[in-house]
Amino acid sequence: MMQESGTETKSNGSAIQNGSSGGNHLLECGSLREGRSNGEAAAGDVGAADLAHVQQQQALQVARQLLLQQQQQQQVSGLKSPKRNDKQPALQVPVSVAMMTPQVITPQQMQQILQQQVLSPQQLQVLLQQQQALMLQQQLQEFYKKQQEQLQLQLLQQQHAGKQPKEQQQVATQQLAFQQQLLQMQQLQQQHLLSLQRQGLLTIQPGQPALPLQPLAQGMIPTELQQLWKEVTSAHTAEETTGNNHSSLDLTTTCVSSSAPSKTSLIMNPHASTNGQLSVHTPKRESLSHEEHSHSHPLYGHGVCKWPGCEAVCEDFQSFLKHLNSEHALDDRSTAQCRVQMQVVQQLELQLAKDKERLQAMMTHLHVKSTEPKAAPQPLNLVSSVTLSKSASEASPQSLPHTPTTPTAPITPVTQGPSVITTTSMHTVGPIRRRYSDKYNVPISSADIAQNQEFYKNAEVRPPFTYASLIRQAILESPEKQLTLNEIYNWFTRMFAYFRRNAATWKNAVRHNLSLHKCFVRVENVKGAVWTVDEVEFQKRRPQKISGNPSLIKNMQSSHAYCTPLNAALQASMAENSIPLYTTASMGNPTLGNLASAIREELNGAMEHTNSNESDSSPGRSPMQAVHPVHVKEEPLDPEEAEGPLSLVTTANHSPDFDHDRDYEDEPVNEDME
DNA sequence: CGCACAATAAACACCC
DNA sequence: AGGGTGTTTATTGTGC
Repeated sequence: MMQESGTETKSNGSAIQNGSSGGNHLLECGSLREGRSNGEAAAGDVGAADLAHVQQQQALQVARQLLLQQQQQQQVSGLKSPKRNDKQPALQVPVSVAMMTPQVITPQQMQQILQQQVLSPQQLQVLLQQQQALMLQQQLQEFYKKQQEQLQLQLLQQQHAGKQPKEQQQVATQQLAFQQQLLQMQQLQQQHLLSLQRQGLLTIQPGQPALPLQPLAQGMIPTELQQLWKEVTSAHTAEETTGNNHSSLDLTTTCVSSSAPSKTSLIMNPHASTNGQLSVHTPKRESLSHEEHSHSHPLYGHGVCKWPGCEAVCEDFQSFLKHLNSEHALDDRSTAQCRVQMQVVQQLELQLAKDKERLQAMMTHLHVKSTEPKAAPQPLNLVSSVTLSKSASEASPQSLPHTPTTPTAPITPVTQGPSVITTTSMHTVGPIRRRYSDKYNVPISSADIAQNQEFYKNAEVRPPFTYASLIRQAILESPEKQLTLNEIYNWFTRMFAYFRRNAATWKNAVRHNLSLHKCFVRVENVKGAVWTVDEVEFQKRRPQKISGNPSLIKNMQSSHAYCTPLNAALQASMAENSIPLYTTASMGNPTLGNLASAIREELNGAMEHTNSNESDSSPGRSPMQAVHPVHVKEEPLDPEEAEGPLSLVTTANHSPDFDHDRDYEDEPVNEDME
């Protein structure tokens, strides 16, 4: 009887218990927010600029390298072939270098971005990548244009002056042709970008190339890389038969979209492989030999060849070796691929170095003691610390005082970090009773979840959200805003790799939370019982802790944002290694869109919230969140505002891979657990 | 140090 | 009888 009326049951029983239940819990009482409409662009822009700033130089470097390589190649070829004139190349060099400088993002924009720092790490990364890609594109365009102009001028002069040696004319013609090809490549790139935009992967605003937040950036990387690889492969194949043009074009296209100069380099050199090999080759050979040595790894795993873009299935190691020798022998294609990989690695290293520097500077500036300790212990901490620092920097000075708390060990960071790194190996940790330290996690914003959706799906990282938040999220995501217990379980397993283990533990926790918290109402149904969320109750809770200072809230938001990105980054790397595709693919959209909106919401909401804070009206942020920032965890700042949005995101993102929801719940869980 | 909160564990009850 | 569901209690870790 009691059971039938869910509400009753709860009110009677649960409230009673420890007393804790009755009060407000930190729970996530998130609120529904909807303020995503505005501000997105701005936020995104800011972040982008910031990133751009750091990485612009990297991109420039890469671009320069590429250009130089190209030039070298040209020169080389020129030397070999009587057709070429040395004069022209000489002129070109300076031009190219000079051209590199143009900035996609204006200093002003950068400043704005830096000041506001609204963006999350993910966003920043995306922005950076975009920036890089864009910058490269722009630079290349400019470079080529200039070259073209020069050539034209030369041609004109030649014509004017009279007849010149045929050689020169030929050279000029060739160069023109070459440039035209380059231009075509650029066009293709642009088209690619456009298509991406259409697909929703990219959001580039016409007016502001630099600003565009891209959803993809992060997500794109892996996918793009793979595509790139594949294209390279195919391109080269084609190249062999046809010619350089094709391959180069394709490559370019891909490269641009993805981001990186590194890719560009590939593109640039495809045909150069012959010439360029000299320098490039070494690494490649090394890698090859490496492969031979190491039986286990790098290129072989799970019965699949891990050579970029290959994915060939190899029954055993022997067959793999065979495959490796036959398919990935020392040829142009492999060389080019190695080159790409090198570039990628370089890029990453550069980025890492820069980010480290930045972190240091931030920490120094903020005198953050707390962060320090963290960083030391765990590798990942870098991320977290970074996040922190960033957020801190963002936060107004006032907030800082509070921030000190940050040191707390952010559960999230910890969990995530390790998880990310060891994801595969570490899962074991899960079962253990550790609660993520952050109590504050409480409120989850749908956006948060959505942002890292792919990440959590694939990585067995404990989500930084409370059970209550997650349950609420699950229920709100459902079309009817109600779920059976089993459906809730399914949602957990589907959305979080972490919950594919230790089923007994977390399922018990879910049930416990459902019963304990007033905000969850059990409703008798024909089939049985379903659980719904009482938003009012939900809201009641959050006020508690966060009595917040606006500054805190702000900090939280910022920190939060940063954390997320980090995850994304990790994810990206992870994706590359093992779980390449879907991560990327699915992530792109949600991440960006959500991030942007989420961030804005948070920001906007935070401020507002402060005012109306406790009032029910603003479901958005929970005070808790505000607190969180300090901790640096990635907690979800938002109060779940978003259930709506979240659900949208979530659903939208679905990667085919994960559709087999139920599969997890029972199977994996059982396996692991019991 | 104590409080509040959340996670975890477990016992128990009920129902199918 | 056994599993799923729901409730309740106790313990523990963490942040403030």
